[in-house]
Amino acid sequence: MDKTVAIAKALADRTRLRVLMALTGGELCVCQIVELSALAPSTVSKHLQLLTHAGLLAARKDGRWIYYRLADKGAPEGVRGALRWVSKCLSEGPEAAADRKALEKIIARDREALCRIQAKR
Amino acid sequence: MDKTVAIAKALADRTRLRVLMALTGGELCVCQIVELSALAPSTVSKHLQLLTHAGLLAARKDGRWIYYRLADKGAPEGVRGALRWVSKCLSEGPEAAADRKALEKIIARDREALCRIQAKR
DNA sequence: TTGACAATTCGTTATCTGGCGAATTATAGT
DNA sequence: ACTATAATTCGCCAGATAACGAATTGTCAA
Repeated sequence: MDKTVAIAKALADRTRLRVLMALTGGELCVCQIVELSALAPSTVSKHLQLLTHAGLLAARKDGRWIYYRLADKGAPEGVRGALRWVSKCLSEGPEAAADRKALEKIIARDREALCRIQAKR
Repeated sequence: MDKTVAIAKALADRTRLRVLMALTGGELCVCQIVELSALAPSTVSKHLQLLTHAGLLAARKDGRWIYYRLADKGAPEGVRGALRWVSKCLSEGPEAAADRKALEKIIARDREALCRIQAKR
């Protein structure tokens, strides 16, 4: 029950849902998620921690960069089901389409350039 | 997207998940839900409003009593999917079993007696 | 080893949320 | 009509949460 509540709480935020949808296209670096969300890095980090603790995300460290991805097949059924639900609900919506488009441009850019921009804020 | 966030927020609370699980056995009167949750009627009412506005519940009025039930087949897929997820996650757990047992006794009791008890608090 | 820098953690603030009791609304029975 | 009462709405309070900037951590490259 606690697990289920934690998952539901993790889903109960617009920003976090957007992050989950963004990650359906594959793993992303934190700075890319920061750029997409237009929030402070510290804020994004907190969201990512929350999603990770709920079991919805996994992280991979590559040097100074950390990549997040959706929980994979090995995850508990509750987690997988939640991710399926989110995907089903949001994949068709206009917001998801806009984010996909924005993400394309972000991915095309250099990660280092992204971080430099973010550091200036 | 707003709909999806509203649904997720509605699920992001222990009490509300318990209510949803309780209603998988069929409709219940408010006073029965109050008894199960052991919360103040006003608090329960707020939870029921929130769940209803998210589309997860429907209400039926019968005289002074109001019965709540889970959203039916006609509900949007997002709602149906959420209810399936909750059911799948919680139906096997010990908390759900305990609530089922408690509900049996509550349903066996007279509704009027329940309300009289609750009024005294 | 030192400097740069991606990301996280910490500390603070404003807002949201869950809880209660009191007041209100609506319905049944007298 | 009047009273009792099931449920909701209102007003309030305590605790949770989302946001930020500053300080910290850990890693790469001079």
